[in-house]
Amino acid sequence: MLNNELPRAASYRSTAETQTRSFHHGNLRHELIDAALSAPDIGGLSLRQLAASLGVTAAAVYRHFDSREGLLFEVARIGFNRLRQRFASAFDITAPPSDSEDARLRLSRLAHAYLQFADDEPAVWRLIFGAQAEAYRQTIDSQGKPDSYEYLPAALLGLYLKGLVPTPPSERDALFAWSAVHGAATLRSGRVPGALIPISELANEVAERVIRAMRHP
Amino acid sequence: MLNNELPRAASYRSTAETQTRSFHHGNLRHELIDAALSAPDIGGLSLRQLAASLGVTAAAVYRHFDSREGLLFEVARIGFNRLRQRFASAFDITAPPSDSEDARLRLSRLAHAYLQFADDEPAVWRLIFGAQAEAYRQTIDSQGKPDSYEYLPAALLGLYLKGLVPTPPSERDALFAWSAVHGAATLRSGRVPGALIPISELANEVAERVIRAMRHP
DNA sequence: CCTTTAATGTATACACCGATAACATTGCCC
DNA sequence: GGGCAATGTTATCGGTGTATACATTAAAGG
Repeated sequence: MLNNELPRAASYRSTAETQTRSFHHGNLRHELIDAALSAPDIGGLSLRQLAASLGVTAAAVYRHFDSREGLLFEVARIGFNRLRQRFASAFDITAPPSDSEDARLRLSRLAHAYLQFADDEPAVWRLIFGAQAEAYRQTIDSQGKPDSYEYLPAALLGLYLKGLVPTPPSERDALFAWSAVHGAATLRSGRVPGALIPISELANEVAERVIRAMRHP
Repeated sequence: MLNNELPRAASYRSTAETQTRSFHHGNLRHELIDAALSAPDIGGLSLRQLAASLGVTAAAVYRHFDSREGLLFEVARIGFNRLRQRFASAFDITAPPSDSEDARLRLSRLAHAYLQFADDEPAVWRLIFGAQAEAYRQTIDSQGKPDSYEYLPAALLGLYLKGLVPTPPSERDALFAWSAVHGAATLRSGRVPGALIPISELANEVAERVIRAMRHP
């Protein structure tokens, strides 16, 4: 085909259409990932359907990924990065909290980010924290930025620095806080009735109780 | 069937062997469930392999279940019953705690049961609390016995009755406690490094912190 | 500009999967 | 014992992931 006028990189439809395109797709790898990220059930998606939805044969996928699992690993990696970005938006990890209210807010906003992510991208959430969580966790790539796992300890440390809890946070404190937040997100994601309250409310609730749990008797 | 265990004549081998058998297997439904319960990845098992492991054709499965999903639903139902039985072993829900130490122990033992279940039967755990948790939750069949969801509120009420917490437990209290325990089990099941401490230790830790979180500031 | 070459698509085939339909065998009840 | 319902088997279908061989094209170099 000498029809070369269409810019190859960005302007193609994501869905298979009657529109002719050159032999080379031009952006297949990216669009495969993109389509997978938008799938309602990422872990259960079919390579052939995915490829067909982009107007391409299933075998073409193998020019960009070793296997179906390889694609899912890449999707998981991006999913973790998205979560980390939400953590980064929750608060600036490089600066200490301004006051005790800010310290409180940081933890609450972190919980909120966790819950909102599960709500906004349930398929990605289920992928990275589902049955294969252990495997996908190894795809985390922080690229020099603060690691996802640093935010929670930082938030807890902020509580201590502003006098909200009497002792510096231990690893156990972080584990418990993480458990509580992750559990809340999981129950909400699983539509457990009691957990279906507004996210901000649930985030505050969890944060407040985590703080209380760190105060000694 | 009165029991969720599989009490039928146990004389058949579970694995396909050269041993001759009559045309009729005799116990196929139970052995299918049993084999599925023992599979390392229940949600991902193959009907054909499962049938073959019992020396039977794949089509035979459809004499006992509508579909693969139908089998998984039955497995999930039994899984929930097993979890409930562990809760029942944790404490007698019909009797109040004897003293404050007993009330404390009840919560800890409940958390322990949760964690131990995830540890003992990870595949069942992942099935019933995995991506399809919402669907499988509907298979819960309490058969007149106390429902699984009653144990946690009962344990929290026991704390109040023995003066360990100042107010009667609210639904929010129960939700938070459940979140913390479920989150801890999930992280441990996912081999998150910090969560790989002895179960009894983790159970005590979580229980103690849940109690602390219920004390008002 | 033209040739070469690597990148990236297609066509085809294979083994496996869940599911259905038609047929075979057998235990059980009258 | 005869018939029937239960429960196996065989054959087949469409769908899936994947490997291999081939086709097309963009890009690089003289």
